[in-house]
Amino acid sequence: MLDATLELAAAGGFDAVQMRDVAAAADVALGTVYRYFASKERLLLEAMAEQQADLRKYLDVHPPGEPTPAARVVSVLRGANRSLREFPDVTAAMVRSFGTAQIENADIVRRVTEIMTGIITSAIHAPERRAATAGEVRVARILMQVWLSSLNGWVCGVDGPDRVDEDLAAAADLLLGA
Amino acid sequence: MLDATLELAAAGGFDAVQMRDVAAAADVALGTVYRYFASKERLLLEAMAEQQADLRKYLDVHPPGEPTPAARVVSVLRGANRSLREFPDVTAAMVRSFGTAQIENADIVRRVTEIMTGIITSAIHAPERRAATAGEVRVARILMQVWLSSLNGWVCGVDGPDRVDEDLAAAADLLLGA
DNA sequence: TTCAAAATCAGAACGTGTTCCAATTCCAAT
DNA sequence: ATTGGAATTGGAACACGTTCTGATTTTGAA
Repeated sequence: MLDATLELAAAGGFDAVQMRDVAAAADVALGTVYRYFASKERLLLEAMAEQQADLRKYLDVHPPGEPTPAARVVSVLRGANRSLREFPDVTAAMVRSFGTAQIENADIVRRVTEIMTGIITSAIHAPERRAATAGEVRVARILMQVWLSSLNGWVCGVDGPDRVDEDLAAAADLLLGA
Repeated sequence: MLDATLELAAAGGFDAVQMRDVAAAADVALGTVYRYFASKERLLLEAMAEQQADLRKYLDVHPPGEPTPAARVVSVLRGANRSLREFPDVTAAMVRSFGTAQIENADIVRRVTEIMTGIITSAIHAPERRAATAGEVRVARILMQVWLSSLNGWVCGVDGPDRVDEDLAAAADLLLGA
């Protein structure tokens, strides 16, 4: 079902992910989709969580090699954004779900933010594999929030996709030293 | 119609703002609502823009008196958050609309972000009334993004309302010096 | 005052997310 | 092999955002 969701989202974004179509593409009944995903929102958020978890796994194997924390963070997030840009409609659908999330999805929203924050803290102190300090977590949280807001600006059409990279580079410079 | 929107939102949040009810409360036909607001999203975003514009006007008359930029920013945003907390459902409805915005609403989304950024830049260099420097605008943009993300976390139920203040205080400290 | 254009109205109608249900199929334990 | 409960199915039905229409009212210029 998650695969079907991604295919539909890649084709036409949030609106193209219609529950009846997801069911048809996954070869199950509509009720079965709702058995596993309480709502369309949840479906997309689960897909987003999976995507972020995949990114984290990849980065565990291929950590950034830059010498400074700021450069590593910028490198990791630029790479992530490059992937997101390849499927703008998928990104838009996910970011939109994220932005509309209700209380009943607080758990996945939290999971996604934790994964994103984890990705950033790892980039900050890679290649050392140690627990993050409180200060690092604070900085990582801010960067994650900038990331999400900036993605929102992109998918809304307020800014171009480059602006996401620029925002993050500026924030990383200010927060982690140039 | 915007008043009716706010009343309904105050009563039950985003879901309670039903277009038929807005029309009824404003004593107009449904088609008339759609004549002035192309969508429910737009309706709520216009209300949000109005609210932020009011805040800006208020702050022009009552600028923060704290001695440092960080303290002024924290003071202004704490005040804003205090208002938002008084009507959590209204805030949730607005933040949610903001998070789902589509391309056709890019103009209002931009307007809202510009107002919010303006509020923050003013707080940074108040009481001097001068143009903001590029660096100040960069910092203000980051703070605005943190603000929006943090509000999103609150209305989603991921964090408590205090977390918004904490996030902003931490970011202001890091970006504007403690 | 007249009259054409714009605005408003009441309400039907459509699409899609979501819910619900009776019937059927699947599966693990006996 | 039997059986009882869980999972799945197909499809109807509902809610609400949105669109559309034809009738009516309001407006503003001649």
